[in-house]
Amino acid sequence: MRILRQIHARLLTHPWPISTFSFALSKIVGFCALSAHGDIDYATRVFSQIPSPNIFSWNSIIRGCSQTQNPSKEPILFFKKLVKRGYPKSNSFTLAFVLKACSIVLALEEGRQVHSHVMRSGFDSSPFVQTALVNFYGKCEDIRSAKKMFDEIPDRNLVAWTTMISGYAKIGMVNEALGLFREMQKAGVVPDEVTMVSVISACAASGALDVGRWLHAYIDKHLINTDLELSTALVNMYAKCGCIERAKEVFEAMPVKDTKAWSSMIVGLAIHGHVEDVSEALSKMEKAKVKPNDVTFIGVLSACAHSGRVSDGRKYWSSMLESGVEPSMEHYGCMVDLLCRANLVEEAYSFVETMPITPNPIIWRILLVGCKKNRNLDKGEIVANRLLELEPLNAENYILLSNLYASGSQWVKMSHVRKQIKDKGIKAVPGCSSIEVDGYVHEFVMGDWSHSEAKEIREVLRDISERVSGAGHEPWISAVLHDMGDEEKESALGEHSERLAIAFGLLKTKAPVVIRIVKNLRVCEDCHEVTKIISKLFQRDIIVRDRIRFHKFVNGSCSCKDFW
DNA sequence: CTGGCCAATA
Repeated sequence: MRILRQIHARLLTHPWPISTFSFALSKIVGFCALSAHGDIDYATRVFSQIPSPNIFSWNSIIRGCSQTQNPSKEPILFFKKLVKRGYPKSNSFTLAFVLKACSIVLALEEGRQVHSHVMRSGFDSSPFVQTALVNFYGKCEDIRSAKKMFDEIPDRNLVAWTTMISGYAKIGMVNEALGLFREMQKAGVVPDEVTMVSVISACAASGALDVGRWLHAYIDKHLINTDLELSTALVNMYAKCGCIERAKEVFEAMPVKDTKAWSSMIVGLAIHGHVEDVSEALSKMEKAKVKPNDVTFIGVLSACAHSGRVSDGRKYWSSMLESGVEPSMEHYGCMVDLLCRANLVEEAYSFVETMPITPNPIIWRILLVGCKKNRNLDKGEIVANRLLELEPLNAENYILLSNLYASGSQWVKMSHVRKQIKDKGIKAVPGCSSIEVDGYVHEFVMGDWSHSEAKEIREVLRDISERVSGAGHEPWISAVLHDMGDEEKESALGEHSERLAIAFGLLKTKAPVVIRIVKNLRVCEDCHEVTKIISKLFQRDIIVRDRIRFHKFVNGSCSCKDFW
């Protein structure tokens, strides 16, 4: 940057031919934008000094200001200015850069306008622009448009395939991501480490351990360069698929570990409830002179919260502040959770009151869960009011409030809340559990019997329910929302999505294969109890990853020690 | 004169 500034000064103090002057300034803009120590404000100032910037200068400034750590719509504004002026004419570089900018700030509307610009200007046949469009729609989670763009590409290269795969991976469409990966190979396109990162992330998201293992073997067999990103993706995949030991092995073998690698490992240990290992990893990380960041502390604090380690949590909170990490909403969430789980609801409430940032619905919801657990009706009502003000259409909030009243035997108030749900016509997010069998991820939604083997699953479920009640279990029916008779409530519990997935697992696999389930919500208490019993009666290890953490059910007990 | 795809988050 220093040398660049010197050259800049020279340019300004000497009389150069105008074309040389413009060219040189454009180069400076390009360098500023590109270099790691780039200064985009400086680049912008230099850009404004160029008498008649050519397309290269415009491209440089558009690309440059989309690469800052605080993304903004600035590059899009530059593009708009360029289009308005009508000169110089934009080229394929311009369009690819501005699409990239739109994908970073998720500017769907602006991106669509750029898309129509692409069509008008005839750059729709540029492979770079095509890929940029696929990426843009993928990042904005408009997967149909992304796929449409992708399908329209006549000859898809590695980057185009990888872009589409990562689009699917991002929104958790694993089967589609993996299907495309196979299709890509059939088309004779050889995947590289970037492709592998995307498919492996898809496995992590869906808990597809077998496919993940297969991909890892593929990487080794085809000598794909296992760089920092790919190793991190593998650590994350093994951790999210329930193989924390394997995750550790991959992590230990990494020659270089950055903040993201350490954070992945720490978050992985945290969701497995290995709180001692989390502490150890954090001190090793500091010893290795890798700076923990906001994500690292989310892992550390959530580990403390989930294991009830209040004093450790407080200790890490102060060390986080000392290390200069600005606490974000997530960190406050962890602390509120930490205090609530330790039954310090009043303290959690004052903690929220004194937060320097305005609490979001998630914070209030954690508090409400805490109030429910502690049967603190007075605080609970206050908290629920705040929450419902902010999020009047989220069924989960009403369910929590209803459960709060149920916990305090306030039946009139409870039925009033349930009536509100009905009157407002709001629907709860349905529970959804998935299980990987033979390289395919099967999804089960609560009470949904559309699976092709529904009949067989129903039989397994009946068998389960008979044997479980034979073992003396009585369904804990107050977890059921709807106004229905006890018998109905019992069968509703029996149709919770994880039960369907477990039944399918029992049907399709044999011991000693572990049944691995991924669930989008938290497991209810009855399902938790029943799964423990199943693990004993059927002598099958069952691993459930819920929205928060892992539960390993072995021979009648769970790794979370019933604290979750 | 420049270029498209990738890792961790309550």
